[in-house]
Amino acid sequence: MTKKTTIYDIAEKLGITAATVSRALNGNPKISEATRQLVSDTAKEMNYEQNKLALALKSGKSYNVGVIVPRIDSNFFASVIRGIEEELYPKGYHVIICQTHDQKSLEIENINSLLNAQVDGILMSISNSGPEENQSFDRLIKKNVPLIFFDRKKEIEGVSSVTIDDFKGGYQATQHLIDQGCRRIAHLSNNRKIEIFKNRYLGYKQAIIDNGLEFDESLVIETTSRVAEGSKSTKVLLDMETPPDAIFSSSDFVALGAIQEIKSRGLKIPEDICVVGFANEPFTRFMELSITSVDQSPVEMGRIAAQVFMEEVNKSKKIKTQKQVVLTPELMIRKSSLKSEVIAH
Amino acid sequence: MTKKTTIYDIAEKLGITAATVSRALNGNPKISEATRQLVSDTAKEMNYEQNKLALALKSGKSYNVGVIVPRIDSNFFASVIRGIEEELYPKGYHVIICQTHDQKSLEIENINSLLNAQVDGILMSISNSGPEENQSFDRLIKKNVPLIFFDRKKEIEGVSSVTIDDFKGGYQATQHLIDQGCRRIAHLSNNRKIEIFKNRYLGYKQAIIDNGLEFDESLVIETTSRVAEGSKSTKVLLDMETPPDAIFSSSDFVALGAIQEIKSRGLKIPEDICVVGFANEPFTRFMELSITSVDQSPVEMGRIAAQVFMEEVNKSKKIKTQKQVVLTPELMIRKSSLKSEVIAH
DNA sequence: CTGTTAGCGCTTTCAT
DNA sequence: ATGAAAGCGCTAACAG
Repeated sequence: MTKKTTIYDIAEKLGITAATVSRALNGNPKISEATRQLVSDTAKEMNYEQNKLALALKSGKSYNVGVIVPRIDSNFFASVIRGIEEELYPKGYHVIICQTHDQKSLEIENINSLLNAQVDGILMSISNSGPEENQSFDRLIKKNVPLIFFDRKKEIEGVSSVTIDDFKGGYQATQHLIDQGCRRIAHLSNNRKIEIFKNRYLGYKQAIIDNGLEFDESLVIETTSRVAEGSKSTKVLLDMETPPDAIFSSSDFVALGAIQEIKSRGLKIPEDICVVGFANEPFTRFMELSITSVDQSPVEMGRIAAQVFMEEVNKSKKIKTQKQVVLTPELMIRKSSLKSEVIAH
Repeated sequence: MTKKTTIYDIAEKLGITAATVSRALNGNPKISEATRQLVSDTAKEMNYEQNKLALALKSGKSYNVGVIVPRIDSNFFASVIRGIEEELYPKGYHVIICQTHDQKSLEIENINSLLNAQVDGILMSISNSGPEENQSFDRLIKKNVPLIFFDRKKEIEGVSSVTIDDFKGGYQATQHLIDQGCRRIAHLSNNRKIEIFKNRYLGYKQAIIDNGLEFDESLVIETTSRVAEGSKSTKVLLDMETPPDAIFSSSDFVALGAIQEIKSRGLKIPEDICVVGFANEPFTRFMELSITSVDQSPVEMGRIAAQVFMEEVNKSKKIKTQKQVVLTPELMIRKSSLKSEVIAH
């Protein structure tokens, strides 16, 4: 790389001191307008650019925040990240994105790498699989690096989170199916050790009970969030003695797999069986048979997570508060579950 | 943040000097095995962690590379990024991902921010819209920061690139349609100022000419890569006096829009009209009417881009070479274009 | 209003 | 084999 201009170069050229240059550049009030002009002109002229690394070393702040997600190629996470960026970029922060591919080991590695890179905070959605492990979180908390969970959180004292009301989402989806006349509603659930999936399940269960229907545990199957898994689990459901007349899935991808399996058997959607997914991925809207799903306002979620982060950064280090923001989900009703005439959206 | 342990703390505790600690930790050969052990033990004991920022300031290397893409919520870009990560993580590099949302202004901002963050290099896929502007690239090149283009490149002297043979991709797709008996093949093209789209178009054109068909410029429509745009352009095509019997789109999303429009008119795919997309996004496989598309081996592309970057980093600064890697595309034939019996894949 | 000085944490000659 | 000291580029406390 070409030799970079430093404040010393400017100082030398102007016969003043580096400190003055620094102050002038930073708009320190006790610098004469004359020198300020002079300095900033020469800086421009010499193509000066502040070395953020030096600043970071000095101030202990890197102006980088880490964002850890299971994967980036889902619209949901990509949108959350977009929200975070929109909020943080104008404030001079940079976003380092890491993927865990749903592996705990990678999650730990990522946290450590980000910590090494001296990030000022970490916003994350925890991963599914792998052994429970809290060491890296402990390290984070001990170092007092702000940690914010979004969507997939973990109950940790003093750690803030931004989530949606998954219970409500599950409840709404199930209620909708019941309203459509479905009576035997199955649930394809992701790993229920993760809170969001547990809550969607609980909402589903509660809706069934509240409506006086029979809750049948055998209609609940746990899957990963892959399309193929959705088909596989649906096979099991359809092979039951009394198969379900509706499926509520905690994932759009799994719902897609379910639909494929249902269709391959010549069953009709929504006439024979209704399907509802979760996350409102774009493809749910684009399919010829559009899929009913629960929207989680991901961009909003990202923005709020970023705001919470900013609050923690600016907070006096002593006060430890824990903020829990909960957004309201919205059911997007589409063809896959609408037996009546009009199609919404 | 809690006070961090530095090599000075270790030195003090051991009654030696920071330099020795540094050397011991870095495996400098002229350190006795005894002290090396001692130092590394105490380091562990005191929870020492190297401050990468200081290292970066000292060495002038940040071990961060920037990756700039139009957006991350497309499987293609997400996969390229995955390839880059796989290659770079083990080498101790971090990846900072930035999105331009296809706006030149954001592209420029991103380049500047990354430069400020002292990244060791930038891997990028350029954006579509906005005024042509080369200043930020110039700045990059002047600073001698390695720049690698992948997929969407720009012809700049001394800048390496990794792309696929888009001409071939376009040619193959079109040839396939001709082989299926199509004679009037339309092309929905993205902005042809971008090389990849120009080349797909040229491949398409050449295949038509080589097969002795008439090339009709009015069958070529330029769109953005949004689904809705695909429908809109297809409307125009289908309203023509002699509508096409096939559509080759330079984007899967546009192909999806085309399919929606075609179906809404009661036309049959592939019987009445065949459709081929480009990029092999997962949804092309998942649709009930699976979409034929051109695969670009994105993970591979990312890996190679990262390798090229590593070469440039290690290269003696004086020698300027320009490497152009071109990958071969693969046509994935699916239902949307297969009139005969067997369905591949 | 501006200069002096020290220090952020680390590496790296140059000595010894 | 280890210590001393300088320096990466910047800011901030203390002088004046």
